[in-house]
Amino acid sequence: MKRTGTSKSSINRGRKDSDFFAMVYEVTRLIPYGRVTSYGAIARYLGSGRSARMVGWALNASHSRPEFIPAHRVVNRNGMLTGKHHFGNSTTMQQLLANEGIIVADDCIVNFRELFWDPGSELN
DNA sequence: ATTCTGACAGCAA
DNA sequence: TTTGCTGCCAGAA
Repeated sequence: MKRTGTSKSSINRGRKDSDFFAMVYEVTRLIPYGRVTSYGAIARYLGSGRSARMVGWALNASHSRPEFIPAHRVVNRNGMLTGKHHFGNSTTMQQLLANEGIIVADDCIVNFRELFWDPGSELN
């Protein structure tokens, strides 16, 4: 079998290695309604636990994606809506979360720990 | 090819 | 405790 270059992790889903972004999009889409996760969790699930910045960068490109990416369900490890500014209006992200029953106070998700969804544990 | 940036996270002071 | 720097990896200029 021809492994296109470096297969970093088992989860390549037959995609090209350069589809780091695609993997991020997939995981992000897998986030259940009303749940949230962190950049680091996704990064770690992808195999590079310390490439959390890449996750955010990928989500930045998610705007160019034809499909809907629930990027509002991805926050930093503090549960803080650090990327809300990228949703057009600074209130869009909070509204989207509130629409799913997620309470956001002072740009922080309330009960973040309860709503946290770990792809590595939940998905497996 | 080289340099800078980026929606983070971890560790040091 | 808070503040700041570094590490990480990939894409854009």
